[in-house]
Order: sequence, then structure tokens, then C-alpha cells
Amino acid sequence: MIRLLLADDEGLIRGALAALLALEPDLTVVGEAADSVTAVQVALRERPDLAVLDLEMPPGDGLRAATEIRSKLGIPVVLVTRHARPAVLRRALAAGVAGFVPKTTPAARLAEIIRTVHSGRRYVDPEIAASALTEDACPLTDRELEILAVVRGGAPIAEVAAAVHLAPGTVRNYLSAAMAKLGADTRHAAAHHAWQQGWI
Amino acid sequence: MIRLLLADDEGLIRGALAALLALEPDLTVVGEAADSVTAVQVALRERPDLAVLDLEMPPGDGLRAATEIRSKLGIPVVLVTRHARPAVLRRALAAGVAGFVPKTTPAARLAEIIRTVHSGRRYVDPEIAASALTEDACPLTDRELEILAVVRGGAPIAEVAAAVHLAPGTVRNYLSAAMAKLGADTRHAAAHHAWQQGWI
DNA sequence: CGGCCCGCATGACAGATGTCATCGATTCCC
DNA sequence: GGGAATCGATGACATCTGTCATGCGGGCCG
Repeated sequence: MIRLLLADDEGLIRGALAALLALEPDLTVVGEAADSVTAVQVALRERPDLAVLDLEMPPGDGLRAATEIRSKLGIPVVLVTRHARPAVLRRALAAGVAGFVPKTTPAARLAEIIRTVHSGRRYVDPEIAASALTEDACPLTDRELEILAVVRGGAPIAEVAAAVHLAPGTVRNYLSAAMAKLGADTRHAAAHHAWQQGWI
Repeated sequence: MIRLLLADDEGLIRGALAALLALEPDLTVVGEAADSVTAVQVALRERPDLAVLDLEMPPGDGLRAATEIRSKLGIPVVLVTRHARPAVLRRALAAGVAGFVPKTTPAARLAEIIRTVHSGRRYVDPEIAASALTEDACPLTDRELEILAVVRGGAPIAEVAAAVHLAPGTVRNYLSAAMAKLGADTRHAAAHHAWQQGWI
């Protein structure tokens, strides 16, 4: 019997996934959580064999919870996400996640994936993995990404500069470089693009 | 026995919801679809008693499918959405949707809601309904919304003007008005805000 | 009819933004 | 130590953007 922790901020989805997994005789959900902080707490209390986490989960994201659960309990983590892009996959694997499942995956496959991961192997969505190998990596530097992340909310440059502790002129330089690399006309278009690619 | 159509573009969610609903003895899923066009086709073929549709579903959105299914089959539609804001609720109700369920709803409630709607009554998430009554309506005009929708992708003003067939100066005027109403510093912040509120 | 409001457009102007050349400080490597 | 590379910053300049005042035409209502 594989004991699972299930975390997703959307109650309907969390409950539906629980119902789906309850159909499997060898799986049992021993804990649920609606945010990443609770997820870690419940994991420490229930000591599940494996954790299934939604990536899009406040506060921050599920990746932090995944890292923490892995370091504190040493159990494998399966990450479920709607935003399945190569860059996201890279970050997830870097964080030591054992399973990477887009929400477009057929529901019937989830149980097998969980068993695969529980047995010590890894599972990565083949389509995303293929893209990750063929697609170019993100051409942006860390600073450029950091700045674009702030820009995404629509903030004017002065605010961005304050947020990242840089001079406004410097921010404009970084944005100029990022826009050139991305072929974007405005910093907002660049931020939009970077987000769609999963870079920020 | 209530015969259901289930449409959601995310296979994992669709399958999980099917598993959840299959637990109820009086509910049966007779058709599934992964996009709004297929949803209408399947509905016409299977003639379900009720349709459960995800709002965020390509192409366009689930609202179009909801309207079409209602007009062609006359059956009640339950709309499930992640983006539950008062403005979205208003649009859904205007389209004749009988049930409005945020994805944060506890999973256990979905079956009751479906029964309620099937019996001819309506169900609207109480929290969203309360906000819809107390919150101010959208202060933006149709043109302002149309323009903000184009702006959201990060396009420069010239492109926006071309997209909506207006002079660039006029676009700036509309944006200026919208930004004033929304208290935003830039058109991008305004577009971001309008989207968060579900206005575009 | 005449006034009035509204949608659309224009022009002018200040301030924000994108581009570019350059410079100081730090680090790394030979 | 010298030199190259990198990061952060500055200043100048052309453009783009946001604001405001204004004008034109078409409905609407008294």
C-alpha cells in the first residue's frame, strides 16, 4: 500500500484527484493540503511514502514545498502542473522532483506514474522532455529574469529599480538587452514572452 | 439517473472529476470532451441531461459552448472555473448558465450542486455572489475593455490601434481614461488589473 | 429646430522609455 | 602584475507614452 500526500489549492481538483486515486487498491491518500506551507506540515505529521503536489500553489509555488519535503523526509515527489514548459521541467528536476506530470495527461496514467516513482524510478512527461532537449535554453541572464519578473505586474521602471535595488538606468539597460534577445518591442511584451516560456 | 456531459481541456482533471462523479449512484458521465467545439458535438450526439463545462477551455472559452449547448439542447449547464470573479459570474449568468462553481469548492459539494441544478434550480457560489452584489461594476466602457484586451499581450500602441481600427491618438485617449478609472500608472498595469477582475 | 452629449480624432507638450557609447570596479585567468 | 570579461552605473539622444485642450460629426431630447 502506497501512502500519499495530496496538495492542491483548488478543493474541487484535490477532491477529484483523491477520488481518482482511491479507485486504486494499492494507493491511499493519508493527507491533504491546500497550500505549500500546510503541505509540509502535513507531510511531517503523516509521513507519507510519496507526495503529489500541484506546482501552482500559494504561497510562492509548489516547488518550494517539494524541495522542503524532499530534504526533510527524503520521499519522492510528483509535481502536477498546468504550466508544462521545458523551463519549468528543468527547474523541477533541479529541485529533485521525481515525477513531472502535466495536467493534460490522461487520468488513467496517474496511478501508474505514482507506482513508477514509488519504485524509485523517475517519470517525466515524454513530450515536454523532448521539447526540453530540442528547444534552446533560456537566453536571459539571472538579472534579466529577475527584472522581467517584476515588470510583469505592469510596474513602471522606477518601481522595478527600487524592487531590485538597482539604478533606473541600469534596469533600462537590462531590459534593453532582454528585449533584443527576445525580439520584443516593449519590456512588457518581453515579460509576457518570458512568462509564457516558463522562464519566470 | 442523471446523464452528464463533462468537458475540460485538462485530461487529468477531466478524468478525476469523472471518477469523483462516478462515486454517486445517481450520476453517470455519458460523454467527455477536451475542447468547446467537441463538447457541443458530443452533447448533440449523447443528449445528456446536464453539462458540466470548464470555463477555461480552448478555442475561445467554455462560455460559448455553454450558450450553444443551452440553445440547441435546452439542458442546464454547470460552469466550473478557476477564475471566479464577480464579472465572470455576471457574464455566465447572462449566458443562461444554471450553475457557477469555483474550483476552490470542496469536491464533496459538486454532486449536490449537480442535483440542485438538474432539479431546475440554480446554484451560484455564495461568496462570489456576495461580492458581485457589493462590489462596484466594471467602470470601463466597451471600447476601453476592447483596447485593454489587446494591450494585455504587450503590444505597442500602433499595433493596438491597427487591431481595433482606431487612430493611435484615440487609443491613447481611451487608455488614459481607463488608467485614470483604475488608478493605474501604465496601460499595462491597467490591462493586468482589468484581467484580474475578470473584465477582459 | 437648437442645444447637448458622446464617440472619434488631432495637436501640443512633459515625462517616461529604449538605444547606445562609455566608464569605474571587480573578478578571473594567464 | 597585466589584460580580458563581467556587472553596475551614467549621460545623451530619439521615440514612445500619457495628459490635456480642442474640434468635428451624429444622435437624442426638450
